[in-house]
Amino acid sequence: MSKTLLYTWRMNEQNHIKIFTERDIGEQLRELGITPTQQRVQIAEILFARPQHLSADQILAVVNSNGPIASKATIYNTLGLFARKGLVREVIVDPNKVFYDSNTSEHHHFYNLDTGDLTDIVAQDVMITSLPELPGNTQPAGIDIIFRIRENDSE
Amino acid sequence: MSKTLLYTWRMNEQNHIKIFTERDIGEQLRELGITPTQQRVQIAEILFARPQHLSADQILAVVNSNGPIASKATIYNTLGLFARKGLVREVIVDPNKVFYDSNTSEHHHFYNLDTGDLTDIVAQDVMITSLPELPGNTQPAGIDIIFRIRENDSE
DNA sequence: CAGAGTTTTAGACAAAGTCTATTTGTCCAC
DNA sequence: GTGGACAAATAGACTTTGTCTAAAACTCTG
Repeated sequence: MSKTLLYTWRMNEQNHIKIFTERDIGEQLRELGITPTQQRVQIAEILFARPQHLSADQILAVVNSNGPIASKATIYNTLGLFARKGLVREVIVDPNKVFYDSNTSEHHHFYNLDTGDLTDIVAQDVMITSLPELPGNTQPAGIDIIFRIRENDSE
Repeated sequence: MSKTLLYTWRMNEQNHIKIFTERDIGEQLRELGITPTQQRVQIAEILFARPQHLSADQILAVVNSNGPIASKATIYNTLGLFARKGLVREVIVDPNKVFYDSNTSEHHHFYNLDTGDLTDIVAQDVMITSLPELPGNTQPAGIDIIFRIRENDSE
């Protein structure tokens, strides 16, 4: 089974983004077993334009900015589907909304508590050298590392 | 009003809990600049009975299990206050509710996606040997490391 | 191009959390 | 103790994020 993504990015040491692969969205969706409807392609186009963190709300607004294309239910259905298929990663940092990260390569996040900004940290910048033992009868499903930060008080 | 105690814990290398300090709740709250009202003391008693992760909802249910003592608004106000004062730690792992962790010593979490269970990992079991540079004009406010796990499929 | 299965839709619904105006409680001076 | 100023609690309306439902619209295959 093909596991290639619509776009795959990589960040270099300067934290710059490199486009790694680029292919037809509809074709790619189909390879993942996702019927490429108009709504799904549009949502994918928005998400995969660049590596970014968007909430369902923001995607809904963008996708319908030039006339109604997708309903709220479709946005949620599609994001859930993309997440299950590994196209996007759900980032849970804000107590009242989920962000969908179009960068699925291994990385972590800064979350600015004052501004709400979510920014990437390349995985290489965080070295975990010791891992805890998993509770009995469980398997790993992912690690989230969130560095919560605040604006400096000016002095 | 009963003289109940506020506990502080520490975990050793075997992941065992040690009671660290034990003092009158009202007195302790007052030292933190928190007026010890009946509601706040009751909520503190529930939270600090042992190290645990409770949602606002659960606390509301427990606190009012023997007659109405605190309203929903008070629960949220109090938990927010306790969090700002450093008495509890907000744990954001579940997209639709915040957990309040009565263990504020440095540690991380397993989050079982299948059962919703949240369990502690002693800080010593996770060694971070490389830290990213903070974005300009920000200061650290905490690190959350969440190991998402799943139940093994029986085979 | 017909029929079956999928997807989308509007809008009702649910749950977590916030807000507001009013009442109640706390604390300090006397 | 009592009065009064301020702090905290309350019920319930409200907001926001997300889910559900039943009907309509699509997509695909033969």
